Amino acid sequence: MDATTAMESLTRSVEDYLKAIYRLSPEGRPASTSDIAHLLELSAPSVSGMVKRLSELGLLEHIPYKGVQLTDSGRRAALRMVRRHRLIEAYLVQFLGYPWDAVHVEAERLEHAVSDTLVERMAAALGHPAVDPHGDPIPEADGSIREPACTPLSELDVGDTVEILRVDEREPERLRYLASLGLIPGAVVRVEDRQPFGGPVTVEAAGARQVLGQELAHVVLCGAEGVR
Amino acid sequence: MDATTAMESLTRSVEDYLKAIYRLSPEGRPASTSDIAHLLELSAPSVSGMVKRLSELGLLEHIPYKGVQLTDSGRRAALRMVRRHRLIEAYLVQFLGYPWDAVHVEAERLEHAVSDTLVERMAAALGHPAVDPHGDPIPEADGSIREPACTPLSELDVGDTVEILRVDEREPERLRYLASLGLIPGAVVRVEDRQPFGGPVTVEAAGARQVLGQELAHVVLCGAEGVR
DNA sequence: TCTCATGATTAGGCAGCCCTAATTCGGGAT
DNA sequence: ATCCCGAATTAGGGCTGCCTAATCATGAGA
Repeated sequence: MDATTAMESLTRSVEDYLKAIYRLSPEGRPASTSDIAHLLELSAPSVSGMVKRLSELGLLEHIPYKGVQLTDSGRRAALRMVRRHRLIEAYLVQFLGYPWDAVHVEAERLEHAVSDTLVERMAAALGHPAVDPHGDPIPEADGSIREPACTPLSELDVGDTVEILRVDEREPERLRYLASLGLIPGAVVRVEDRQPFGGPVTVEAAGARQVLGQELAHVVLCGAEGVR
Repeated sequence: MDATTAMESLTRSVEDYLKAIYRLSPEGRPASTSDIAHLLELSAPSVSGMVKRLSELGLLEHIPYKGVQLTDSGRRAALRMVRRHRLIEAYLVQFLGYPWDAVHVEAERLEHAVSDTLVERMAAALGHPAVDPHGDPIPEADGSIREPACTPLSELDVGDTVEILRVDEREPERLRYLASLGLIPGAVVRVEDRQPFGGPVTVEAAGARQVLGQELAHVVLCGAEGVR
């Protein structure tokens, strides 16, 4: 079974599994059945079954009771979906006036329906952007991706002045809240205070002081190097 | 079972059936099982089965061995898909540089994936167009549609000068050929000659004489009234 | 080394949608 | 009035992809 040939005809479901597994194995570490099930909101047996099918398709490597890893063709297919997703998000914001909190849901459906041609036309219209509206890097068409080093706001030191590079969050409510505080990619913030034991972080952003709980501070990813 | 409530959650397959049945019953005349099967490239038993389900869902009326008709909610759902399809086609041509022969296939997949919001944003970006790139009228969001009277090029008389309103064709090859002859919506043509018994039609279009077989002449739909 | 909780897998089912083969219906021709 | 052909339907299967319930492997701790 040649997975590369089958690439064109992957099921919506299969594409979602591959994307999920990609997301769950940052450094190629294996993903567990239950993590996949949780991320996709499916039962563990469903995942077990699909994992078996996908490994027979050559899209992933499965060591029973251990975990799952994407093969090369699996990762290629996953990255293709990630590229689509992020380009669609960027396009919706840039050309159709979508707010950044609404694009994820829309892209989640569209990514399975667009053709390669359409994706590339959108990329061209956007001027081949490097990142999506949340600052997530967009994989190239050849499957390469550069993940810039970044640090969660929650781990910076008082006095640090940094640029926000990414916001790793998909819930619209939270995204709107963060935007209302000026905490969006490209913004420069200074850490004014940070309480210990998971306490809140106080930052200065857009000329105002903002206090941010641990949970939100954790998804705001900042440039590793200080600004200025 | 309330079909209106279910509207949001229709299957891709169901949406295709409804669109096909809508296409096959111009004046509300019933569509036959085999016509539907032929249009969707499915077997007759598959259609029989789906027809049963759809009539149980209240989307259509089925008289066994007679035919099938859309109910109000069925037609509403079908027109919603038609609106999506045609707006997507228009958008792809206008904003993403698609040629008119390539949009059908793309729209066929996208129409199932876009949200109402996205459709309306595309409509707004286009300035709420009345027709798609092939001249087909775009139903309003409320489900109303105005089909302008038109006559196939194959049925006009020698000497008639008319505007091309629609081109009822989806095969890319044929669409490209017609465009290369200048036979696109908006073009004005004069019938120079017409041979009997399904013979070719000669027209003057874009300052050149073109001879057109019956098959193609049949899909080029012209304004009922002559021009000038 | 043995036990046992946790997580993974197998067993068994169901719904959506498609198929081929077999049967039944309807209406025109005899 | 009957026959018969083509169209439609029913019968019976397959595949995907999901579920719950039951079973089983693994590794941490006694």
